[in-house]
Amino acid sequence: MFCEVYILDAPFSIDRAFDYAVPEGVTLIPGTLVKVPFGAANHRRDAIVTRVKETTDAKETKPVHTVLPDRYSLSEDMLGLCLFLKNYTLCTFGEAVRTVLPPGALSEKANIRYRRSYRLALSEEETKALLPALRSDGQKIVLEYLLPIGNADEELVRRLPGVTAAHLSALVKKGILALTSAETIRNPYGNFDGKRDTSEIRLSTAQTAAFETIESLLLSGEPRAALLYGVTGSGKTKVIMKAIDRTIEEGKRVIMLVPEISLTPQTVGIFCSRYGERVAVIHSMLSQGERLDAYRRIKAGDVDLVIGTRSAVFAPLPDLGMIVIDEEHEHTYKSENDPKYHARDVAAYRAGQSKALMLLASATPSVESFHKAKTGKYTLVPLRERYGGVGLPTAYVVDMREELKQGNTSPVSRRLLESLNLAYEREEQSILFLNRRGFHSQISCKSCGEVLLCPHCSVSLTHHKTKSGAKLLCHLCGYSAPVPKNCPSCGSENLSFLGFGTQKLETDLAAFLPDARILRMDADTTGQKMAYDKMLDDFRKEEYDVMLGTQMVTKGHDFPKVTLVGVLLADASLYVSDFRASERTFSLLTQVIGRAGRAGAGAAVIQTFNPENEIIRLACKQDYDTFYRGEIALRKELSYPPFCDMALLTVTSEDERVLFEETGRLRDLMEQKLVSDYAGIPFQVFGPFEAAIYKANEKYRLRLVVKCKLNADSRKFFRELLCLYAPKKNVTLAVDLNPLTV
DNA sequence: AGCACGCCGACT
DNA sequence: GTCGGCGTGCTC
Repeated sequence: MFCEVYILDAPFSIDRAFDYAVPEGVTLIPGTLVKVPFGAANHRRDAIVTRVKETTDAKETKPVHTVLPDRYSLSEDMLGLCLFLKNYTLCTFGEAVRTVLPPGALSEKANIRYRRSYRLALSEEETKALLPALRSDGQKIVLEYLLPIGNADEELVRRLPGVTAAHLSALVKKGILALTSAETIRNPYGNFDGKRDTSEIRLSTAQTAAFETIESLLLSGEPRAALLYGVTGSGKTKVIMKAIDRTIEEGKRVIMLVPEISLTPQTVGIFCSRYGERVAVIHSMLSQGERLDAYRRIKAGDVDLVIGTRSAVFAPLPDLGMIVIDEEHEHTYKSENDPKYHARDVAAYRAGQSKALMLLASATPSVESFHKAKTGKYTLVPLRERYGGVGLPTAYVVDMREELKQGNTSPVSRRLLESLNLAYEREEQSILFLNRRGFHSQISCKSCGEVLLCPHCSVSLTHHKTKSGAKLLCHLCGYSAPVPKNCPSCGSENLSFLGFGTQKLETDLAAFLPDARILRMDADTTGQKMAYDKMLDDFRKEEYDVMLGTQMVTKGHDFPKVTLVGVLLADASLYVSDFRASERTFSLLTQVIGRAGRAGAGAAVIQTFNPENEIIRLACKQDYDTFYRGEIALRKELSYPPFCDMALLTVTSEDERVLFEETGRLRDLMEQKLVSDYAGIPFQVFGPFEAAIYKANEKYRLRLVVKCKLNADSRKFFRELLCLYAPKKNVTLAVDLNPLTV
């Protein structure tokens, strides 16, 4: 017998199946981890068996060296998933395996926690008979303790008064006690001791209609995809929970993906109280061991519901019935590391394989997903009614050019300040959103015009206030420097500090509202995840009147006392040169304005230098449908996704000259291939041009952008191109198929 | 001639 | 990824 294997740490150029002989008396199945001799030196490499067969075309085959235990093997589903990922994202098989498995899963240090316990090795009678003959008191204590119970955890026995390790080892040596160890599984959410919620979920008429559509898809026994399009406050979560209940009732299991930021103790608590120890939660703060244990529980079938961030889409659940992607428009579902997969694409593949339902949910769906729903590829499940009659907040657009004309140079407009005062007097809470941290975002010289840049990156340094004074900080690489008194270029003392960030906003607000309790939440104040959770919690407990911060204040959960939301610089994300800029701005503004609606009569103040901008106006009205109509027409007109696919090739090097040469070579190679073997394929190649941030961390980056249709043929083209190109030392090439930012 | 170094191609 | 083979070029 022979088998095909993929070497796990193979580079791109040899990432293909190799045939090996299966030794006599050994049975192998696809998915098994093996060690095989490879290369001239026959070094043993880790490899995964992908096929077992009776013949081979290879001239010479070496035998498989070692077969590793079952716990290292991939199920058939997971193996298929790896091959899908390799093909879909153009990564190597090894990269795919490492993405699908929790870190450390292939390590020989097993990272399994054992619970050790002592057990009576002899019968009760025999042990009792031995007792009087024992001379050691410590040993007697141990046996008397164990006689009625038979066995106990090592920790407990060791802690018995008058007992030492010597007593225990003596008993083991004499064969009276046995020390056993059994694998235990860490489950940080397992000892949930709140009350279990077993109540039937009650739905409104609109919610019931939505649920019934989803239910019929679930029960169809076919692969399905649906988009639950529910306006903010429509109670999407309840519908999702009911769908999860229904799936589990059918004996199937569920993966629910959420953005990292929504994975708060509150969310987890709701699901744990409903599904108890049959929930696994996967997120970045778990230790390696905890992740591995969650993985084992899932694989063993001990879990019905997996809740987690992007990578949870790979959870090896048997009998997968549904994959939910909550807030499906969120960019966190696209991996920024290799392989650059989108969780939605992986979910679609898995739903197809398992005849399961992929349920996307959002109040502001991605243009791609809404297009699929409109054209019938997904079932559109609308949920338009606001639950409990909650109204839309009144949105005011403030023209900041006018503020400047009137002599107001503060980041806070008069209208916003007025509203803040009003909310404060009424003892209501406010949220202010400014997507920029630090004090000033730029320092420039009035004499020569020089802007202070990071020495390692092509971005300007941000001015930060610190406990001891102030410093300059690069938000990209973390470089930090003291604030200079003179211009480093011309020596002038005329430095001007431009642009404002959350720190400046905090300072100004403290002056305007001296009595208000202000909470600033950004990457500088949150540090680790716990601080973030605590801040949200403190704000919910009304220990603060105003919460201001970056992106992170726009998510989080319901704050019933919030009646005012302020957006300090609504255009910040609007005029970047990316075809998705409108979509991002619309969705961000809609979500943040929605925060003010929960309390009933809320207000939103939107500050902008472009008050007549259509996107901003539509976001104020929470009018997704009109936004979508305009945006999809534009995408069609300019031939952007979803009307074509894109590929982004980024070449990186520390040496600018080599970078230009190598990018040119890549482009030439591509052109050659496109006129020869791939002449029929519609490809449009743009570039090379500099990446939006040309230099980061001492590395320069050039890009080629390709508009094409991604299918088996074009993927083959890219795969061959990558093999052929083989970047030189000190140059790297990264491929991103359907990137989120171009 | 002798060897260090870097590049290239092969790997079942 | 890792090795071996081979050419270039420097030194004994």
